[in-house]
Amino acid sequence: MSSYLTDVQGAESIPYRFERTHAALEISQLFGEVQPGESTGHTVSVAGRVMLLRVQGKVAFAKLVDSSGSIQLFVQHGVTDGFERFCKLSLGDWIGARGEVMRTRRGELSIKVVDFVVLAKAEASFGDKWKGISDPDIRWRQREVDLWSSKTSRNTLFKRFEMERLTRQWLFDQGFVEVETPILHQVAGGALAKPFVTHHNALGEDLYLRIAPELYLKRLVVGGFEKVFEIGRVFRNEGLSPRHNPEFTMLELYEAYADYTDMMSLTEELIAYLSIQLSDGPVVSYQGRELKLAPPWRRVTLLELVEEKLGSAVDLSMPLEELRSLSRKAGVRVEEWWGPGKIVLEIYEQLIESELWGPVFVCDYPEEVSPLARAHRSKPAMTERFEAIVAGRELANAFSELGDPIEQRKRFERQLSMRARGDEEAMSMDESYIRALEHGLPPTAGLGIGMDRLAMLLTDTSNIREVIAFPTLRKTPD
RNA sequence: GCGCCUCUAGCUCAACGGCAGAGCAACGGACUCUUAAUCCGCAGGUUGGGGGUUCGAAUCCCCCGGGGCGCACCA
Repeated sequence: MSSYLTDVQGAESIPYRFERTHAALEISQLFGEVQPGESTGHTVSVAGRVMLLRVQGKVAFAKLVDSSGSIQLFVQHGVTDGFERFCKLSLGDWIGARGEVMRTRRGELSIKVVDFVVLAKAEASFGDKWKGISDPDIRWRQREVDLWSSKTSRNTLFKRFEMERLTRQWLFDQGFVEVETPILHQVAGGALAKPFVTHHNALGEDLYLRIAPELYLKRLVVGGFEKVFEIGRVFRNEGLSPRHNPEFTMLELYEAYADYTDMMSLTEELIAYLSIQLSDGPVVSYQGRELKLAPPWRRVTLLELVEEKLGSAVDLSMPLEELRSLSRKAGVRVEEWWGPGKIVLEIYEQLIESELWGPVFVCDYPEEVSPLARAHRSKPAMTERFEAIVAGRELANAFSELGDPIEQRKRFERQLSMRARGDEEAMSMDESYIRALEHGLPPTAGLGIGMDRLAMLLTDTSNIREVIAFPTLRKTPD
């Protein structure tokens, strides 16, 4: 706090650093008891953006906003060095100011500014000082403006990042190790989705941006990492929507010696914990409806739901024609090459999933549509897999992992034949993964959670862009 | 990718077939305790772009572009 620059003309007068002593919030916490008209004798330095400026002749008031909150600056002719320059500041300018903490006669805690320095000029406006920016085009394309001018936007995004921090913390406490695995894949595996393709010049090879970290994470388990997780970006070449961004963040975790029932407990406990930390408790309101996230969550099998919906017994071993006609009767059209598992899944996804408010664990998915999940220990043609459904959407997907390399090869081969029949999202053969399994994967359970979707849930937002700092947009027109 | 809606001053919005306007911001001025300060003054536009209908288009029609929502796909 030695010397302040006093010349605001031009960028060369902007200092390289500013020593501030207090955040705005700290001042109101420390000096809350000061009475109207009273001065404290305490000199502080603050920094932030001028968001309101009321010049009244030989005195002026400004609202200075920083990341903690805001504080009023009281500026007076004869007291403030550079009073006239202060009065000419633009809304949005960053300044650093030094002065005594006091409360005005009208009762507003303020800093009686002795001197100040411009830290950045704001040439562009932050919009209407009352209404801010509401044009969604500007909100997404110039997100910094939205984040600055909308406290709601800022809080939502902050909460999303806080959620990731809490998740890491919680998983560390459970003994998980955080790892990183490749994003550039030679084979895009681990999920059913279309990948982005890129090219490596020196290798002369096309590479894929990962659609899931799953296979590499299980290879780490083979390598001796018994409890691992990764929170990372995955990329899927699909359309944009209020619930889809082409790059999004996935939590995947794998635990040796565990099965899918362990993953159910872990899922409900983690999400209830996040809800308690980020909201007031395990009950949140989502889009006007109440969600009770406290464990235990309801558990129901996929087949039970389908039977209930269709009003008749359904079994994967029933004649295919019978199943097809049941499906058509329910209004779900079936492709010629679908097996019973795919038909049942389609009925569930088209007629049931969106109606489940949850939270609920939908358990036991057909092997036909679960190429990486281990066969169910007692139900033929089924796997030990569940999806957690909350607010009508899949929030988590988990299973007892398939560790048998021979069976895995068969599953991949079935995927290849589906790809040959035109399913662009079917998996490819991954020889490296099979080789890894040949060294032995212990009984392992895995879980994947879409972090963006989870953040939407916990921040009560209906557009995924709200929880992404810079969402993917169409190219700006010239 | 398809359908519906939308785009007016820097921002938020009016005008909905008959002279493109207001508030805020900007700019000039007054004001020594304001709270979205107030008051006076002054500016601000190819109404997203292009074409058409009409005596006359921000307004009606067509094409293109951006955005929003829904469908499809998925998480």
